Amino acid sequence: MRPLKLYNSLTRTKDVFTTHEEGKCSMYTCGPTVYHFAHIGNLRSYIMEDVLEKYLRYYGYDVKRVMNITDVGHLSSDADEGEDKMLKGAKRENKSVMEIAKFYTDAFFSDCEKLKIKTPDVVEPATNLIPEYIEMVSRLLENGHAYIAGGNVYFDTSTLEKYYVFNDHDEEDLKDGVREGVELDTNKKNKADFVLWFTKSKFEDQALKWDSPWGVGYPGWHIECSAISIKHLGEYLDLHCGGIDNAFPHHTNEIAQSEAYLGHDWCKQWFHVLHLNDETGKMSKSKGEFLTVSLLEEKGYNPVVYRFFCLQSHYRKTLTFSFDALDNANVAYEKLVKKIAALKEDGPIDEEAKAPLRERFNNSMCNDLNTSMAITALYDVLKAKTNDATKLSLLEEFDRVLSLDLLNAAKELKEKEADIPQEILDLVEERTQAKKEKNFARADEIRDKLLAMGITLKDTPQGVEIIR
RNA sequence: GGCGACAUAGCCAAGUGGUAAGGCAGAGGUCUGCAAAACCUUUAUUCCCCGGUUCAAAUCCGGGUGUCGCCUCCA
Repeated sequence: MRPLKLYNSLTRTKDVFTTHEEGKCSMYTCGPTVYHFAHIGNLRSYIMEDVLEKYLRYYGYDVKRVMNITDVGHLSSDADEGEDKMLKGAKRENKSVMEIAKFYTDAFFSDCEKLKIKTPDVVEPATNLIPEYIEMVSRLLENGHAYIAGGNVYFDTSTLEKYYVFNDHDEEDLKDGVREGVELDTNKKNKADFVLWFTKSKFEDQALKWDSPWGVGYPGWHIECSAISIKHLGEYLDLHCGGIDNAFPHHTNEIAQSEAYLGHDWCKQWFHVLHLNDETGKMSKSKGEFLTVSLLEEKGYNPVVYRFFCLQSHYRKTLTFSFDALDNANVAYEKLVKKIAALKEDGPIDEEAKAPLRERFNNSMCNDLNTSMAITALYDVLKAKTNDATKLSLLEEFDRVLSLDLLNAAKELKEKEADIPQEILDLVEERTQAKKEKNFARADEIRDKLLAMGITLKDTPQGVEIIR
């Protein structure tokens, strides 16, 4: 098989994908912070990561994928002064922090299911691994990569040869107070140092605290991903995924603390998905319309259409969302499904005819996950000069990776069309008779009546087709 | 202020040195009593601008312009 090339944020080039152990791939994905519903911008990343995981499996890798659930530790909030997000969610809804976490974790996976996103092999809530964080922080203190100041444990970035792995930042150039309400922490030795364990913070209303060698407190913002990944995937991670905004500081800090803890390189390949913007810029929970999967459903969209919309674009390009663009995707998706529904199981599968079509699909996916071209490959299959059974077989194969629910949607469409009540069949028959007698007024009257019931009639050379 | 990404038709979007994929919308046609659907055909002399390299540039280089993101909550 051709080499699989993926853009690597660390090298800033398209690299041939390799893994630490041949044939196996350990994959880590930064999961959601479960204090509110995920918006469709968040979910773009999970859709693209899902396609990546499925393609790695299709390619032949034995993938083990791990995701965290951030149910603790993220300070601050969208608008007001710093307060734990979980706590804020709990206050807003009069529920305990853990009830909130459970509720939004379930909501997240429900959204994923609707978008045909596979649940990772391991899903680990951050609060499950407190002893692991303590162990990790202890070792960082022992080996001199961390220090205690003002009651908190900090990572000392000056102990690293290279800290800014994803950008060539000059430390002096980092702007302070880019966000309102963020104050400089005077305990830090270096500007980029970050907290590994809090016992003292200006946010004393943390709901969840644990005992530690440094006092009662809670873990810093980045330690969970390092610890969860190392626990489940070992000391060598093959692929780390997340949204581009996590590249700095979150992923930069993960690398710093993981490599300082392990004493060797940790993860060589980083996959970052760019943002979904709306027409005003970056999509966020705090401004504009809060776009969720549920909202799309309320507006009558099949969530899979949003997945189709995402796959028509490339993961390393910002994508602008608008309902016009989604409508476009919706029509295209329905037409695609309709074409597939018209295919019949008409004989033996022609393996020879499959090869060049499969090649186009693989060439696209191996070229940095070019899903837009992979969708074009679906159209190529439909247009190909081969029998329907061969086409169906290929579409099923490609859709194992793309997960656009194509065959299933086509099947449902067929069933819906096959299952027509007798009274409607009678009306259609009456219209056919009226047409024969050239009574077009009556024929049109029946057609309009059926249209009002949501049924469209098409006259084809083979007879009347009934569409609901 | 620093760092980074992006700019292709009415819209979405591929293309990464060899003469502009695909989808949506539009136009024309076949079919039809009409319509819808389906099918066929068609739609960028040119890829933000200005230079340069090359036999050859949307693609590489330099300089602009514009849009967006990150700079310790954010996917």
